[in-house]
Amino acid sequence: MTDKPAGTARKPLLIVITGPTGSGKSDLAIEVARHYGTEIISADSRQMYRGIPIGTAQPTAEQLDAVRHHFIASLELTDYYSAARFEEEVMALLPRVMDSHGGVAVMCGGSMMYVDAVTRGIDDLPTITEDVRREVGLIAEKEGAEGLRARLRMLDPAYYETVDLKNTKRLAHALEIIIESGQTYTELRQGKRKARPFETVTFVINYDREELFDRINRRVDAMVAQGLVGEAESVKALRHVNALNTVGYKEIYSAMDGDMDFATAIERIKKNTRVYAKKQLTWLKRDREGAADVNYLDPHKPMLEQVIEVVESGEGRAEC
RNA sequence: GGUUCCUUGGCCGAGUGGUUAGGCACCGGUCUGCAAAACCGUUUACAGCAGUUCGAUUCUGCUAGGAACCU
Repeated sequence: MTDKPAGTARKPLLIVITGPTGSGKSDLAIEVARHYGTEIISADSRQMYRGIPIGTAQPTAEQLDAVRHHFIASLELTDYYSAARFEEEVMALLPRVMDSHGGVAVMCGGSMMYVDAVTRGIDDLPTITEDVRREVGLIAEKEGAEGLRARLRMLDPAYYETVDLKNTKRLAHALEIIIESGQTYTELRQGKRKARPFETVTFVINYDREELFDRINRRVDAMVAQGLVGEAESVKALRHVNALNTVGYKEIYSAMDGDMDFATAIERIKKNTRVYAKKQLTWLKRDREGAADVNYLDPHKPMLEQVIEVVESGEGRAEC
């Protein structure tokens, strides 16, 4: 461990490593975790699942051996999961990890909503029961977005004004919450930052877009060489579960259905991965505007050193 | 050599004598419970030249490139 500013009893520290897909987060997180002698909390909504290590670029067996990772391959493909559940589980786990590892933990991942759920917290909303889920699902199925909109306009006009009226998923979710709780979504959705018993430093690996896209293309080729197609095939029976509504799998299934040839599917995977990276960049860009606690790393210089420098300086942190 | 057909924006792909096809990508954005999800905004055209016409991407001719068939 390293020195701490004398006399200042600082809160524990969560070092967050994020960035777009293919930027090398996992490798850096391992270096950082080793340096501080701690463990890694993965914030990746797809690496949590068992059975799809290649397509989700899970850490290798050696990497998992080198540093303890949490939330990797811990779920079945059929399991339901969410950012809220992640927040809950991480918050339960983190104090233990920090206590036993010098007050430091590393979180690594590109699922931005999961990262935010931990660093900022999300509102406590009621858990939706099967019945309500089915009820709303039925409305969506029978009446489409139209039916969801009509109800939402009556039950929560304020939210109705702000939602994407074409986004059926969000409409349905709002309606579920209203029916479940008997309150409006507007009331429940406070959007308040939660207090955390630790500080946060966030690092974003910052490649030029062109270079990033090139890395992504090459990584997809590497996945294919490692047996992505076979992996997809091995879980094909579950192709309709959400965990497999994922770049890399849906394209291969299309090819297996005969909708396109495999070469096209691979190109499609590259394209969709680039699109995914773009969305992550958009999210990060927005965060940059409001946050002084986001530090950009130059991938062409030793990144571990950049991280250490910021961490040791005690600057660039978010007081939660 | 002859006959017929084709040529639309980065790609796919409709269509019309005078209003914007559309899809995908690119670029930009939304995001508080499935988020590698779902959704939104915007840009790039009618192969070239010459005619007909008030007006041509749409009609005519020529040129270029491509396809099929014939000798």
